[in-house]
Amino acid sequence: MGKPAAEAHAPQKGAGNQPKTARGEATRKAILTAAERVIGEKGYNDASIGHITSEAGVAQGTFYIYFTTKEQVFSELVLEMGRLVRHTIAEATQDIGNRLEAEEAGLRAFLEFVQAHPDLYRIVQEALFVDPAAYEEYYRTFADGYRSGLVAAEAAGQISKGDTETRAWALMGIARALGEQLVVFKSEKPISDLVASAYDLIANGIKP
Amino acid sequence: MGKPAAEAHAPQKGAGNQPKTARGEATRKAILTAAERVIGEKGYNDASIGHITSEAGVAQGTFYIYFTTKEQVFSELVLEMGRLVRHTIAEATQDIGNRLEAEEAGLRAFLEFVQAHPDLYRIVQEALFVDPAAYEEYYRTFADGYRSGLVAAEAAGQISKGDTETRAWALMGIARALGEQLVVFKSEKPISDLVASAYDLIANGIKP
DNA sequence: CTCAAACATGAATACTGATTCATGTTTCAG
DNA sequence: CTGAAACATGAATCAGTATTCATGTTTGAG
Repeated sequence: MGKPAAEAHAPQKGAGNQPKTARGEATRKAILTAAERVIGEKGYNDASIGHITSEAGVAQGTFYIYFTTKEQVFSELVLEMGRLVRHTIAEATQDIGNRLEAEEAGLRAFLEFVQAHPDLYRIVQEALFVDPAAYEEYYRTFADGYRSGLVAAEAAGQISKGDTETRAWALMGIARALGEQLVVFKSEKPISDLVASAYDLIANGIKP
Repeated sequence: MGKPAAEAHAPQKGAGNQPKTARGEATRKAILTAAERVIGEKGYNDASIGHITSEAGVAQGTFYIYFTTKEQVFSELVLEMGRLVRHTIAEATQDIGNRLEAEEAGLRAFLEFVQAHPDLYRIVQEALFVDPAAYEEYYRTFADGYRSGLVAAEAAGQISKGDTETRAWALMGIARALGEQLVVFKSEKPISDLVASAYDLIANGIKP
């Protein structure tokens, strides 16, 4: 689909015009960063192009040199966020052989990430309305990775047998809820406490 | 213009003008119902007053007889949703003495409700951006009820001891994630399967 | 019946904000 | 150096749409 035969040097994925000089590179990144801050804070609809460009320190028209649409920056941010989160968690759990421990470390890494990037968290949430496809991809990709981890752990006898797909979604739901605690409800509870309590629940359940 | 010393009989909570005849009552409800459908489907911003009123079969101006603002209908829907969900779950778990069983029944009731009202589900999600206060109240109220249930169960020895607050949020997170499965990701998996898997996780954890 | 209050209408208002464009300025390959 | 491609500008366009209002119509208490 898309891209007729026009573009000799096919540009990046869904990106607008890609910059071709160092200056352009810098400007594009400035706009993207500003968009993250502004959209994260005000939400998609109240974040005007004017707000974004003024935050980025460029003129309004400059926006359209690098992005074709307001929606497009948004999508790009969601994608970026997905890559970043997955990378962060993968990194944090890489060397852990035991799934339960990995679960704990992954949750901690996720919560720390969320606390460090509250804007990105809200952006992903809003994607459900602004760019449903990006939202779906975000969660599906995440869930797929999660599930395959559980399948392996199940085979290795590191966790009990169960419906890995539903488990994956449920565990993601826990992480998300605790992340929301932190960012949206501004809980004072330290991350380590949240992780400890959640880990106990995940590992042992609540049956007496 | 304006209302001089008019309002002798203070109107309802945050509501716009309350109807005073049967006809008005019906019209107001028609608009509210239409708003639920339209906003649920198109999202807050793409749902125009024109869309809503035409779906309700009334003129555009009629909207402002019963609501002062577009945002106000939205808030009302979120509040309504909250009451409805809590009521539904309370009803479903009323006669269950054992907390674990109640957990299972409550989750099932929630998922069935969500499946029956997919629009309302999306509306609550969007409230995070459109009406953060309503969003917070929705989840806080829910969480408070949840937590006090867990506290009682803990005291009665029906569940193991643990951090009830974090548990409450985590369990809500599970319910929410599975609800999203149903409504957003259109999972084919029957509710009873979801409930069974989630229950097993909640009760026993995943430790082998 | 009757008329004031309720209710309903839909065209007009008012404003916001995304996107475009004609016009400069900067960069860098040759 | 130099000129064409990149980059930047910000005022103007253009469309959508929330809200208001002047004008009817309906209802129900008395």
